[in-house]
Amino acid sequence: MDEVAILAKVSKPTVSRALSGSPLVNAKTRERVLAVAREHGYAVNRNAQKLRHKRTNTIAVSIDFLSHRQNHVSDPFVFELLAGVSEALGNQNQDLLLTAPNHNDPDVFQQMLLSRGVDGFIFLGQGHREDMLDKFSALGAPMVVWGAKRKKEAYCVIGSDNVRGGELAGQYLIEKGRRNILFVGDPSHNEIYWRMKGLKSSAENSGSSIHFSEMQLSNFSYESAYESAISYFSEAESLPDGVFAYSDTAAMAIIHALKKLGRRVPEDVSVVGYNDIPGSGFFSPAITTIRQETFLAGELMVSKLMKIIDGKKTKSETIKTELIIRDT
Amino acid sequence: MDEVAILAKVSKPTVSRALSGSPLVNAKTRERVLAVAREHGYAVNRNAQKLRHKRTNTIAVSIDFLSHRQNHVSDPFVFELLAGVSEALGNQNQDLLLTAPNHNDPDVFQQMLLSRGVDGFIFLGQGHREDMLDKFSALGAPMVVWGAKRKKEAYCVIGSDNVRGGELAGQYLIEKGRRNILFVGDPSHNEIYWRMKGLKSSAENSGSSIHFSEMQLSNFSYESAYESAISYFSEAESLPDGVFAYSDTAAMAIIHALKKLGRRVPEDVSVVGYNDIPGSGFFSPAITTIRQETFLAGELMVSKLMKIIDGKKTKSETIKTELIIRDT
DNA sequence: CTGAAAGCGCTTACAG
DNA sequence: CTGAAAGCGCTTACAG
Repeated sequence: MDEVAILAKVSKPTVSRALSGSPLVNAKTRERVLAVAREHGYAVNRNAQKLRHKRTNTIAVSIDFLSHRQNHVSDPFVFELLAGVSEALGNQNQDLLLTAPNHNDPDVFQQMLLSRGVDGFIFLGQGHREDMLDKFSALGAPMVVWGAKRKKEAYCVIGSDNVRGGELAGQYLIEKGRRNILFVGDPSHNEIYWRMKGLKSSAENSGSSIHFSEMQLSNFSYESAYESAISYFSEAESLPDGVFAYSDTAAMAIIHALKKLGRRVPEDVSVVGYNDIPGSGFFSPAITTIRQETFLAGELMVSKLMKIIDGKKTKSETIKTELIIRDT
Repeated sequence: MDEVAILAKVSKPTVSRALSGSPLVNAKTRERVLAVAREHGYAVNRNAQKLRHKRTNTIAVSIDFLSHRQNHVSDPFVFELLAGVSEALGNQNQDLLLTAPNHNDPDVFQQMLLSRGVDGFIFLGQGHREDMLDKFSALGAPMVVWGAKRKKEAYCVIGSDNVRGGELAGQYLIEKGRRNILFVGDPSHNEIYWRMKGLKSSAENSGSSIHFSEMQLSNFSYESAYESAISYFSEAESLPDGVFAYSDTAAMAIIHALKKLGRRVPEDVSVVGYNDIPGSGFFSPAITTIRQETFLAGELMVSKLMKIIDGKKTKSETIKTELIIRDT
């Protein structure tokens, strides 16, 4: 910057002002400074800037890798979410710091904040990190979480309208005449719990008598869902005629397992998934599912976080959810 | 830091040394300093540190979103790669800065380097960015690229052994008695070009007379592959009895399209994919594919990049490739 | 082993 | 509209 100042025959503060677009600088002076800077390939040192400013314009994004097997993220949904967040942060001129998969205790995150590495946090997926997130938010960290609302609203949560999603799935299955309905997923995940709740409530409101059962899943991978399904169905007294799976990936695994056991989808069993991941529509049979606006989600999370960092109040919000009817 | 120095009754430099684990500090002094620091929740300001140091310990990672439709990354493979890189960088205490999907010209990247925002770059996927990457590497930026080697080795490339992968696929198809072989993919992508080359060379070396054809694909999504396949097969004179698809996602789409047209897989047509993404094994039919060690890839890319940043020489390297035989 | 001094590259009152 | 001065929070020779 010194060099630019000398070449443009102005002082350092003027260069700084010209570069930052301050109105406190003569138009001609500005032009001269910018020309010199461009010519000499000068770029403001971001670290010096961050040191002086209170803000770093960097947001840490943490993905819930732990709910996936061996850090292999099988479900493309979280990736879509990440792409949305990445784009939204880019538009806001914020840097995205992706935290390492093995970082998962509040101290590590607090360290990032204290060392002024980042301004705030976006957590993609509550998973089984709820305690950690509670603790961390208690420290006053600016944060937004993708997931489901908690009883007491400790932090800002953006998520799918899981209850409504569950209801839509339930209504669809019941309309198809299904009366022996299986829910597939791990209800100890908050989001998944509410999807199941929605499913149940649609059954209760239907006026029909619905037999309801539940298949627990230990993680988010295709493999795990398939294995669990095979062993669950082998031991079950009767096979379901309707299935609502917490994700499209799981729905694919279930359909595969059902086929293996000689059940036809959708003739014998109707299946509804969740997320409408790319590929759901081209699976065979094409999967009926619940869609949510992922890119909108990214934008919403980022704008909420910006408000929180600026000290403004915001509320948790839910993303609209929609039934996509296909073959299953 | 001043506060810690006063409380620990030492000078600032001593605090700095104690915190950074310098041997130039008495064990007792160090302990006292660390205790005070811990007690007061003190964390070194990373930005000040970066300003003083030449290194930022931050690596920018750029994903080739442009080859995917509407920024929707359908192929989970690149996500696996990202997870691997993320873990490897975490182990090396490097921060991962994920660049926004719309950043795709050399100037933006150079700006990141000049402004001392990052030490180096990892590009996940060459895609159609080869010109950009050439230009950027010509500027002397430390970088590693996931992809395929170029004619002249401008930058360090880590990638699957695509030729070998293609050969393995070809040998498998030929052993299955297939003689009318279709390659699916966009050979203007370097990686995919070499897979096709490998396929062809296995055909030439087989001694049998193989009819070879090619189906172009415009992007990496499942949807696009399916649509292209339907229209390609409708216009083709004869349907192939063997298919090698550049990815498992594409293989799934092709299988679906073949089924739609009344062809049975694997009875009528054998299909080989690439990447062994989670789910390939549970697709129905389970997909025969080429596997590469993704997590090893992340580690390798990171270690190479570190060497380059440290001014050491490195060479491009190829990741071992293996045929996974399943149902197709 | 420890500390006083200088400086990394910016920006922000302050004064004009 | 512009510049001289101070300082953000560190670390690194330098001297002892």
